[in-house]
Amino acid sequence: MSADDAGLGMQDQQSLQKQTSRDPRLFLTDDQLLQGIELMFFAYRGFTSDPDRILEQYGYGRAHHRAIHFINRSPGITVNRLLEILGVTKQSLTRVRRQLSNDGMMESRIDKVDRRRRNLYLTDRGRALERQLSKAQRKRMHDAYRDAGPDAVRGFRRVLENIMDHHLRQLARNLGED
Amino acid sequence: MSADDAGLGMQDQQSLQKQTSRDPRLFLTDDQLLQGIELMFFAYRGFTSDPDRILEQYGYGRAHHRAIHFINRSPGITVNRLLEILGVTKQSLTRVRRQLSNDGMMESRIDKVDRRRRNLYLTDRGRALERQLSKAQRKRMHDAYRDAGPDAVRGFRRVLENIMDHHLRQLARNLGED
DNA sequence: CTGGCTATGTCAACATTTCTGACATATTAT
DNA sequence: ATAATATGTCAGAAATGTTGACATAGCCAG
Repeated sequence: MSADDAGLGMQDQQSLQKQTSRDPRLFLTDDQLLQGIELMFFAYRGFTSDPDRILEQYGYGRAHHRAIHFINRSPGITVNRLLEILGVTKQSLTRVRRQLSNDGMMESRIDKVDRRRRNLYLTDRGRALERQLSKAQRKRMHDAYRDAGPDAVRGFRRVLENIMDHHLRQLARNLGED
Repeated sequence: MSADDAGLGMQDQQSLQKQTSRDPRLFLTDDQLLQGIELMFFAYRGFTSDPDRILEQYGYGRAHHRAIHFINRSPGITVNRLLEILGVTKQSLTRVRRQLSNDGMMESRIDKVDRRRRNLYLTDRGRALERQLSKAQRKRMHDAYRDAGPDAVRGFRRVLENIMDHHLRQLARNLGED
């Protein structure tokens, strides 16, 4: 720990609380921010719990789920692009892809324009698994949206987008455009 | 994969889309729900990236961060309670606690009422680390809240609370009351 | 067409985090 | 006294991730 960091907590806290006095509705006190942080933690836990139970039955983990999700979202995605999105090493993804390919969940075809590239696709079997995995999450999201109402959903999306890193926001945006 | 699951995706999708026709502003189409799922994924990534960099310097991981966070949030919390909140095994938490204790970040004292229990506290050093860790997250949350506005923040919190499991919601509520 | 860059695949070794299972100890509750 | 609770600890395994090194194939510019 560098000496610079030791005393910064208090200073920071005070600067945040100053902001608060400008608009108390903004939830900007230190304690409210910590609550938001916890909210993210617990919600993410609940959010991944359903798929985790299903994945277990296939001997897969979250890494497989993420690969399946994004290949389904962008059929024909290249390996490098998927690596960017997932933020893991090539070797790590290779292991996952090998398992999924062996199990007949996905396949890679050589790109017609650039023959160095591989385009990744889910098989029918893979798509079925994706549906099964996302079913619980979609239901959870569906119910949460429905109970919260349209305004809350817009707020939810807005804040989450703000929380993301800039480059992740770019990646997320480009997903629809592939 | 059981035969039952294979065909359910379509059925489910259709039932969700029926809901949509009731109120198109609710973001309940299958694609919009998938986008929400991705939003959670990317936001959580961004959300943990700052602390991750700091933790690395100490040789700690996210498990340490979570322990530090919740001990700071509920000073004197017992081991079992912390286990419930974190959702990990005793052995897993023990390793983390051992490191943090050895490094002088936390200490456990025997509970005065029930001498089987250990009450966990952060040391000054541990609290300083907590401030450093949460500083980046608080700033991120702060900026996200500020840019989104109070209504959006309420929506964000509302949807996230809906996403959580019931029992997690209980745990989160009880945090303030300890 | 040659040399350099890009996209991918693969092997090996290792670190981290988590898990399960088994067992031990101290303390409290019935 | 016995059972249940809270905690600690050891051993082994699995999943996921890393780094480093090297190989192949294909694109592209000079």
